[in-house]
Amino acid sequence: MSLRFGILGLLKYKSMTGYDLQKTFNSSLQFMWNAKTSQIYRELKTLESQQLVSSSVIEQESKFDRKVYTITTKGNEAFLRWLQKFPQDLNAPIRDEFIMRIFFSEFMDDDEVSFEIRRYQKQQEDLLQILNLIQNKAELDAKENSYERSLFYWLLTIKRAMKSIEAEKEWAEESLALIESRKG
Amino acid sequence: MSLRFGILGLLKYKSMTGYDLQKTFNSSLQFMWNAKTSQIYRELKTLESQQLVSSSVIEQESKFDRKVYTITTKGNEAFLRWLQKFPQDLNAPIRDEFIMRIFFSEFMDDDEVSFEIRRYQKQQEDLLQILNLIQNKAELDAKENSYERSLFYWLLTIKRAMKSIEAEKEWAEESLALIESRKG
DNA sequence: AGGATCATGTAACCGGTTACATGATTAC
DNA sequence: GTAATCATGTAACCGGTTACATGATCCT
Repeated sequence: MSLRFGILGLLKYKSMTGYDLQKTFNSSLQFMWNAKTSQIYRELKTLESQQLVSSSVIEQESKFDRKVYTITTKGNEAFLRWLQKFPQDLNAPIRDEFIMRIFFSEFMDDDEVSFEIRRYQKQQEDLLQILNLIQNKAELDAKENSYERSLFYWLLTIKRAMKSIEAEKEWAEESLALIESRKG
Repeated sequence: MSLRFGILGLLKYKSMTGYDLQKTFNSSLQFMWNAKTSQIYRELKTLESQQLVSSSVIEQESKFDRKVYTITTKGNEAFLRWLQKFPQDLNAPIRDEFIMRIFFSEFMDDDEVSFEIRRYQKQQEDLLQILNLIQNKAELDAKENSYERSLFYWLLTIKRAMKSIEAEKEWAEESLALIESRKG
């Protein structure tokens, strides 16, 4: 139910093709929402049928056509109505396969568990690096296009992702130590 | 795809009814996986048709019947096969409506944003309290039923949830301060 | 020449959510 | 008496995933 509003929100900044939308999702909203290409195209079709977005085909010489989506007045209203009504329960539902596997790890060898936790730790470090790049890019982007006001909140969401990844890394480190010390 | 293995894993500890399974989910796996009652009953039916679990109706005098599910040998094998093959990518897909709304908060009044972040902070504190209760209960439970080995990993998963909630709380505190300081 | 990326989709499936339905038992 | 909890489900819908399909353009 929120994907549609993610799309509408991004289109408020700039009109885009489905392809661009997915790219933007992956470089800004990826730490809050995941979306597959197929889902975006389907959602755009629905949004257009409800007149929340409109599309126009842009012809380009030497390149093939692009179908650019623009948010409509009606779409803008729907977006703002959604934004101003936060749900009562603000906690995101969790579905984390990795931690469920850790929960059941008594049925595995400790060494294998350690191996997987180390792998997890590594992946978190990689994510941190990506987040750093995104943060730098966000700051540049905002200065160039004078998005100063939106930058503030964008940086808040990036900081949240970073903090949470730092916590995961710490947990991994401590858990590895605990597993090690339990051996003796 | 992981719900089925969550069910199988829990049934390894104890045979249960669908109702009990949901209760157990809510007091142990709730910070890793969410499941609705209807989904559990549907999944149990599927699991039974594949002979991964079996059911027997227990008649009770003065009470009505209970349909108790037990994991089969085949189910046990399937569970262990799943457990020993961790996916390459260990990151859980994120779908967090709250933080997406924060991302778009430039279109809201700062005071409203602060209000929602405070509400979020409060909800995180409530979760921490619940986690503390769960942790205490887990420790008691494990001692009574000699689950010592599974307790170790259970506590690891609880600690991870706590750490991540602490990080959220910190983020909320810092964000509120930033929003406040930006006013001047 | 060949691989990466741009670009736009469709179809089928599967898993999760919402709403509905029913009724017994227990604790206050 | 009545509200909460125990207990078991069904049906319809919706959103997300996987796999397929196609072809142009850009970079090396």
